[in-house]
Amino acid sequence: MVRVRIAPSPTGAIHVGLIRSALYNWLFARHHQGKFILRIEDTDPTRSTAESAQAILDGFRLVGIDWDEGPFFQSQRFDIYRKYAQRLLAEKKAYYCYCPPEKLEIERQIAWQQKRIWQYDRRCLKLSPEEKEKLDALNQPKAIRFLVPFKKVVFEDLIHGRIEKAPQDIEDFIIIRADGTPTYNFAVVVDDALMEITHVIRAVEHIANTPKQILLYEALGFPIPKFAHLPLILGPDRKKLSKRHGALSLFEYQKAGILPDALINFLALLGWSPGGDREILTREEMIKEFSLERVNKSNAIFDYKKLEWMNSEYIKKYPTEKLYDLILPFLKEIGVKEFNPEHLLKIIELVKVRSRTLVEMANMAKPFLTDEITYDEEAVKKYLTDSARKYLGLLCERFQTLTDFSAVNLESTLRKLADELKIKAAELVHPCRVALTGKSVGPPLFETIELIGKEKVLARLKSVSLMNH
RNA sequence: GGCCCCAUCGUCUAAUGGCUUAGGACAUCGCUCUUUCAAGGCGAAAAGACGAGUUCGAUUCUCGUUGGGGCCA
Repeated sequence: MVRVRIAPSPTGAIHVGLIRSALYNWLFARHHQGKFILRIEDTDPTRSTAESAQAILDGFRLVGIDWDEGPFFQSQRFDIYRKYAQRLLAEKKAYYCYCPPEKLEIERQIAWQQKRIWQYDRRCLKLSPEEKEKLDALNQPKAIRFLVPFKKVVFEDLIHGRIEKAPQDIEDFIIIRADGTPTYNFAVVVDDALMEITHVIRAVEHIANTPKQILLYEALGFPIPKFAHLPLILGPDRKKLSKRHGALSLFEYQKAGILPDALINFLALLGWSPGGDREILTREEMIKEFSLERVNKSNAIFDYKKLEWMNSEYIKKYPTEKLYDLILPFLKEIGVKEFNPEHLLKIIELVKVRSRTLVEMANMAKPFLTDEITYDEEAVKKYLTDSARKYLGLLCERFQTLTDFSAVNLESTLRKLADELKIKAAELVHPCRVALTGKSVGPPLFETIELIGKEKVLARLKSVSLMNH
């Protein structure tokens, strides 16, 4: 039985890297009919917040990643870590270290500057019982350090293949800090073992920690899971994706009008591919096709343009009724308060094919729903010339006489006027669009006019034709 | 500083020891449809970091260099 997990730290916004890791674990679990476990790694009380933990749960729900067990909180499991640390202490596989971390850090810095190798020299292991008693009497803070056995560590990474670590490259590392909190490497091993995780699928930055963890599994007598290390997601500057790159939290994508389905599809393909030319995949297809063997080794740059394209594909594919529900918050955001549901459905139908995001869609729908038009300066300059405004005045008069305000009728009326004025239809069409929507681009004009409605159309044409430069 | 990981078009990627003029997608550019367009259709340009070796043959296997990334309470 496959058991995998995602173990985020609740220390800030939900990074797309986290979503991607969660997604791959989830796909792997679903593919193998295994269990997907959620564990919150909140061992650092100064940086972890309950809000952030809640945001992670909400975020996973938003993108449709569901978990079978948990959430478990590491902060509630400190006793468990201490118990296992005590066991290692009792078995002489670990020892107390009284060295102040700041002091060791300085030593390390100096060694680096002098280009010397620095490793902890086990000075506290050599302490006599009397010396320890003395330090304890002084209430000297003490951490617990793992006594690293001198042996080569080898493991078979499911993505990277065989990885080896020479014994001299692993120093005795801390497992419990002086304040009693466990370090990442220790807590993760105890938890993964106790939760019977079979496959540890996580970002490649943990590959260097894995040999240490394997040593801990062995020291604790736990079975060793399989490991798979995922490539990183980088920003456009090839640096690890971070806050500097602008939008990166899940909720920012949500605000930008990116659909969760599109984000998931995009992220699935960032580091994995089903083979062949397929790009748009349903979750069922992803689950069916997913395998760690097909995950890439190399880091991938996050391409927002491609995400937008994929989003537009999903918008086109979505039924209009579904988009109706999705666009409401975005309309509210830009001040559209009331509308007729039937009317809005028609507008969405017209506008969805050219919307890359829900934000774009809402903005494109706005001129249909309110009288608040934001005129694009360049479009006005280019199309609303003196002569064009004169023509629009004439067009307004013609439209006024129409009883059947339908696209077909509007088109023939406009063309007829163009003929009479001996100008190209385009010379009316472009100015008309700008007058009605404020933009030079948009859906087909005559449908647009019809859906904006006679009253609004006449008012806008009139006001533009009377406008002074 | 030590150790580890990675390397195909600008970006995401596919296939492969010869079948390959290295395939697709995004972005870019051109043409086309259209009243316009960020939509549709057609098309163009665009890649295996570098240097050795193994081999009849290497983008594919090995080593090195370079570059990038990561870890070290």
